[in-house]
Amino acid sequence: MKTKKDVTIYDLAKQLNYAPSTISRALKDHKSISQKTIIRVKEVAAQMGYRPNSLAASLRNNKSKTIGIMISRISRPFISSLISGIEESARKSGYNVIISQSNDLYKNEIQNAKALYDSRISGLVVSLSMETKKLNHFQQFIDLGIPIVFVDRVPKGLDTYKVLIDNYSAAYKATQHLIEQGCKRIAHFAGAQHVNVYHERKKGYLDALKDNKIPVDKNLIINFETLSFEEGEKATKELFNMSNPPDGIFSANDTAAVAAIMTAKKIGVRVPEDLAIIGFNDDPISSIVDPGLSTVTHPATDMGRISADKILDHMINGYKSNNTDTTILGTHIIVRNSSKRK
Amino acid sequence: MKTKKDVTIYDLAKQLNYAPSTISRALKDHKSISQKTIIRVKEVAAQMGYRPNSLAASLRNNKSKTIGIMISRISRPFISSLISGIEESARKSGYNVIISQSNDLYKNEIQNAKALYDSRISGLVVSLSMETKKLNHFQQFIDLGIPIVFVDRVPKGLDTYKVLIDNYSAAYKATQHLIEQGCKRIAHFAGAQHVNVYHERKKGYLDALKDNKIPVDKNLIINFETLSFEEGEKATKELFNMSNPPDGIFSANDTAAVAAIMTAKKIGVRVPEDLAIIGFNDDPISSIVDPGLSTVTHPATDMGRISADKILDHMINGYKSNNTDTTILGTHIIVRNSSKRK
DNA sequence: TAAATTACCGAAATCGTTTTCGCCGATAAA
DNA sequence: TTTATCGGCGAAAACGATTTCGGTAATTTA
Repeated sequence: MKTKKDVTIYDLAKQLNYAPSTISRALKDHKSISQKTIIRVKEVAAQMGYRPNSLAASLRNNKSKTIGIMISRISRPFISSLISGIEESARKSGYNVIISQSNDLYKNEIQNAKALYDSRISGLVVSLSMETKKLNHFQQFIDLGIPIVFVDRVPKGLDTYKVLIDNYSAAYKATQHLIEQGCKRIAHFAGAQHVNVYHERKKGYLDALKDNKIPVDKNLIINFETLSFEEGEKATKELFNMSNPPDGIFSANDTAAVAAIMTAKKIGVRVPEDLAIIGFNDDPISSIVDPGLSTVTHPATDMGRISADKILDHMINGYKSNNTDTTILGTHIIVRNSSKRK
Repeated sequence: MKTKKDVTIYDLAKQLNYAPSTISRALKDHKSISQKTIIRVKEVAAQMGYRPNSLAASLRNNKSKTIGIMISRISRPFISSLISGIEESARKSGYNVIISQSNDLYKNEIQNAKALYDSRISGLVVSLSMETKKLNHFQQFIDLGIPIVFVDRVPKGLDTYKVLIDNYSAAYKATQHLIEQGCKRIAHFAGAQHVNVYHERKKGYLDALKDNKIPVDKNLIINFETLSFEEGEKATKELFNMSNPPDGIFSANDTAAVAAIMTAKKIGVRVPEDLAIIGFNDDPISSIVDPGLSTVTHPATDMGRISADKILDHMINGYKSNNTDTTILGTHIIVRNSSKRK
């Protein structure tokens, strides 16, 4: 098989009787090169089919114009929208995006951090794995001044960029909504509490109850491992085996909430009349399930765009005086039929 | 801010009184280096915190141990699962994965091809944009001997690897299924016919009708632009404004099929009694909608894994005698309540 | 007219690995 | 003993772009 040779700036230099340095400058519109030469160089470059070798440039500059992404699983709606936003914003600025999924395993996350480090990414966007508690594997980036943006699942105590939503007040509003619909006994599908988002959501739930003088019943707070569909089914059945079942559920994600809707229907509990349900994320399934699932928006694509922009800005301006730059995005409740009683 | 300096093989060489070449070889277990030195080098490397600079290696080898991915939109269930499979397989072999989405626009696809080319990817996995008809932008990879794997939406006439399903017979089976359920007038939600998968699915539909001696009614074949939810709603309404509406729908994707289910319910058409529906892809929504949507499996993650493996194998073995290597994966029908009449 | 800019461009080092030769001494074969 | 062979390693040239110093000629200023 015939593999053509790439044409380099040296080939252009020879062809045009210029030094490679001149070619390099001309191609990037360096001001000390005359317009005439710039145009000639670009003409010949196009005509000879010159393509820049970004590896060479990256090596020289020791940064590769790529943004690394570390997430749990690509095939979750929130995550894929997040990536979509990052990619869109990055590519506009000529950056590539390289992704790695941890499958929510700590040891994968460490491996991926190594691999991304070795590729000399110029910035990193991270949504932590469910297992992650230690953060040593991020120190290598910090030491080299590589900007990190934590998104959604963020750690505390690391001076980096952070992009997230106000989980506490979103959860508060969601719970408040159920209360306004007349719910007196509201259950909560809670995620792993060492993960910030689930911790905050539970706090919001608890405070909404307190502020409305509704007693907290520990039996109504179900601790989930992964908030999967199966866990949602199981939890719903168990709740309705109780002598005093709930009349509302606030689930920390949509998957479990949808499971609750479907399970409730199956066991003859009417939604929303007997049981009002609200979820979190606004996944596609929430508008498909019948009745439609009320939920909290999660601006995934925007969060991705903003995360990429943080890194892009950082590349231009360097560290701001204040390294700890946290962006909190707004959310709102979408009321569908799963909670609409009035 | 303090940016530590990277430690290179030169630093190791100095420390150990070896030549850089020896270090390089020792680190990759080159056979002409003694076991003793290999061990010593690795020890010191670990202890000094040496991290390989893959950019330098890539430049030297003119290939970057990364697989490029070109797809329409990440946030489609099929696509995100596909990427997931690619990433999983690639990372196992120490390859990175860099993604670019075209948003189904031809001009983006061309831009992305350029960007990926410039990054010296070692292989490319492509699912074509909906708009793409010309394929010139792939020639640059072929000229350099960079393997391309087309997945799902594949072109004809290019000698590359291809991974897809048998859309024709899957569609045939889906249509046959509706017929077996007693449908006499089966509509088809057809995708853009220049896209192979939609073309094949339509052919399968047509042939199934013919083989069962069911007359083809052109009014029952709806040509969609993008097979979106909105298009699905509109098409369903129109079908039931006809004097002689269908009693079955085979949709070329799940999104439009789910729209059909929900619209049918809204306008008082019973599913599956009055209207049996089957989709394509087995998206998450298909098991959530009520009644559950019968559909055809689409082994997205497997297709991703296989695509990555094609490239990985290619890197080891080079071109096979036969460049045109097409892998066809099996699919099967999932029967849910949207089509179950018996 | 002399001095000082300014406009354009070139030489060469550099980024960190990989790899092609080849060298030297030691062992094995003749 | 002589000739091959081989194990273990080093020197140095790549890979392709960027960038720091300059340098020369043309232009402007004094």
